[in-house]
Amino acid sequence: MPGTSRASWCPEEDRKLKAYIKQYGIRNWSKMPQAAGLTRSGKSCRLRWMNYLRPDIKRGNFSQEDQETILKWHELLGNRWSEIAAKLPGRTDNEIKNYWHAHLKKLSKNNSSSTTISELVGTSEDVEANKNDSSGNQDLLLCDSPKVPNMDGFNGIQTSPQIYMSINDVISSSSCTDPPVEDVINQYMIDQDEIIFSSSNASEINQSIWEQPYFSFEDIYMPETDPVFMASTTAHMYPDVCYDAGYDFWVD
DNA sequence: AATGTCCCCAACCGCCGCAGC
DNA sequence: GGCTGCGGCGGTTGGGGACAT
Repeated sequence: MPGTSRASWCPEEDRKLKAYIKQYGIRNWSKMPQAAGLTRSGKSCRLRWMNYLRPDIKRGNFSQEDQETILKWHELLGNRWSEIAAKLPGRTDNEIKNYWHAHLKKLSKNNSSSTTISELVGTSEDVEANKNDSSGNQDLLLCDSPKVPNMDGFNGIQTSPQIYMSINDVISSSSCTDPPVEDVINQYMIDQDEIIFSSSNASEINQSIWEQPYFSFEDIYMPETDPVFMASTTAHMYPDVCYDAGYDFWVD
């Protein structure tokens, strides 16, 4: 039944959603599916965008630092995943929630002792050793992410074949000129249709970006007027990303 | 090779807060 | 103040891959 399918999103649906958001921006999730030619609910479209298609999503495994951050903030905040996600740039609340239930919940239970979080999480060498543990105890595989096996030291950022382009190429036509951004970001790494960051210290870059003051999306990107939305409502865009009219890589 | 079980993750559901009328 | 619609959040679950038998 349209709008209620639990089936996974197919590449064509992703393409339609990305193309629509690229062209018109985000204004009204409930009307977007029809306008974009999708048979999903508005909530489903929003979730797909927020948790998967957003260009600043950091995919891949969690570093030891990430795990310690999650454990620390969960101890302070409880199951307020969105607030915990705010402490981990590029991570979604859904991803953190899943990771918590899959990997960290048991650690948290054990954390009632005087053992430090670092000791519970273990060193990277411990994790590697655990990967090779023939006992098959997957509870020990804290950093394992079999779907992204080649991390090449990028601390959780995918490193499959990429096209490199200068950050200036991406934001040159925008008014996103806050100096710290350009000072810190060396270049984007574009992996097919998603954009990720590259640097000798990727986490530092992401942190820097997310610490930038919010700026109006309309300052840097002027989506076309979608006939479905005749009313000139204020574009409600994701504020942390420098959008650019030349984001052709959003679309296959 | 076939089958069963476990586990992870993407997706959905229900609730709540907020804004507009 | 009440109603309605929307977006956001946390809890839950179905699908499918990995692994064991």
